[in-house]
Amino acid sequence: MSTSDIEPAPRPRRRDAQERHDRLIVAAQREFAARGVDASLEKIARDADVAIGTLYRHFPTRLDLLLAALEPRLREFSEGSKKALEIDDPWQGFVSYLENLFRVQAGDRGFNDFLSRRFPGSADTERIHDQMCRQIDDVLTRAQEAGEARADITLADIVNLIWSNGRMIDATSTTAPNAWRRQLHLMLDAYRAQRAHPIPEPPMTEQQLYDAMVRLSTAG
Amino acid sequence: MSTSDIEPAPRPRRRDAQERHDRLIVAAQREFAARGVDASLEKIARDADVAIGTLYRHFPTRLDLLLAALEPRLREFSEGSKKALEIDDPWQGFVSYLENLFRVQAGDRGFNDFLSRRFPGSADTERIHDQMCRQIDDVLTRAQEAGEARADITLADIVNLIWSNGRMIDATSTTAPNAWRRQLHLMLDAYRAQRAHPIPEPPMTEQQLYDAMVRLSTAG
DNA sequence: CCTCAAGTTGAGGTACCCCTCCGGATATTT
DNA sequence: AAATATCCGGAGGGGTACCTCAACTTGAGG
Repeated sequence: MSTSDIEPAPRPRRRDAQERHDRLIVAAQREFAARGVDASLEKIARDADVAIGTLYRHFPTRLDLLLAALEPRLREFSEGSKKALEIDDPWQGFVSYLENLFRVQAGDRGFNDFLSRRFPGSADTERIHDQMCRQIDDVLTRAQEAGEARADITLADIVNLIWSNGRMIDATSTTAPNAWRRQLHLMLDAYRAQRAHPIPEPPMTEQQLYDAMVRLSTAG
Repeated sequence: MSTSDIEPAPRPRRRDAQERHDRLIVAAQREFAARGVDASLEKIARDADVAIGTLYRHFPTRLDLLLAALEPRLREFSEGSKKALEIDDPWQGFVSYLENLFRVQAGDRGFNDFLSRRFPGSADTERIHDQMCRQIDDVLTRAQEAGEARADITLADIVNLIWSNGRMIDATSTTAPNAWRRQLHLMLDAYRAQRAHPIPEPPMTEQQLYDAMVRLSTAG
């Protein structure tokens, strides 16, 4: 192993290639945002005024393109999360975290889909999902320990909430783009600790949750 | 207009035709239940061991076949609804109505899809949907007038709940087939009158609701 | 200006799906 | 047994999408 093997002279990308790369991302952002993760790659290529072969050269898999397109959303989400995590009041932190998540989710069907599917085999996406789960677990636990959130709910319940929100957004994004906020706050009432009623069903296990998300990626 | 115009000698269906008709319905039930309203008609024909042309002869449109396949579900739902509507206690009636609805919804993806889409132009389906909306409105109003359900929710909120449930079912039907009950009862806590918090968003109007459902049938 | 690695193109293979049409098969009636 | 309305099969036209690859083009270093 010589040093030249480790650093194989990475000549910079050609300018025209860079341009096409950028155009592809722009088109992909528009298309994924409007039609979700299953948007047509051929249409994205057409919109970007680029041949389909070029799309595949730059982004060998759909997931590669999706992640490139979603990058700003992930950043936006991440910044909002950070703010929410810094809030002192446990209940407010919990609420802010979810409001931020739902807001970003409502603005991008690609992100929306991305949230409720797991892509086994992609370390990148698994990492993102795992981090989100950890954060949700944190804000939830903190709200529970403060006695603000009911003690009998778990991460799985919040994930269900995210799925539900996703469906609402699919239905209402063009006709009632803020409808999700109402649903969220109705739900939050149920999550407050006082006056909680018993629930006739245990929460999903982590395994069930994971399987369900994987299923959303595969099942037609 | 002679009587012969009104009664144009309706010779009964041929026996072989009846058989194929029945096989098609069986296959359609299986397929719609498993894959939802957008199941492949060609696969249904293959499963029924019938040529695609024959399928179209018996059921000129997808909706014709869907309604025929869904008939037992609709009946099952209707019977459960009737029982719920007879319950004296307003809150229990409300809960029972939703539990019945969600249970049927959880058992059939075709019915699940059917619930959250409207098919403008089909008097049949519009009637079914309208009747359901009226019933929901009834049980809800009764629970509200009894002071059991919070006064600031509307039909649209329940429909959102149905959509949400639909998403949960898509995700969990194979991995946690009873998960919907938990989500429902969590939600019901939010719907109880006592200790309701203000919601930062008005309910959807009827028009918004209708548009959203129509959109689910068309938008990809 | 020349060279050539890097990049591009788009036809073409595969696989679905929807829906129509008409020659041929068949159950039923007479 | 013949007549015939009814019914059936399935090829075929039209569409969309995924992905590959061989032939061509071009930017950039020398």
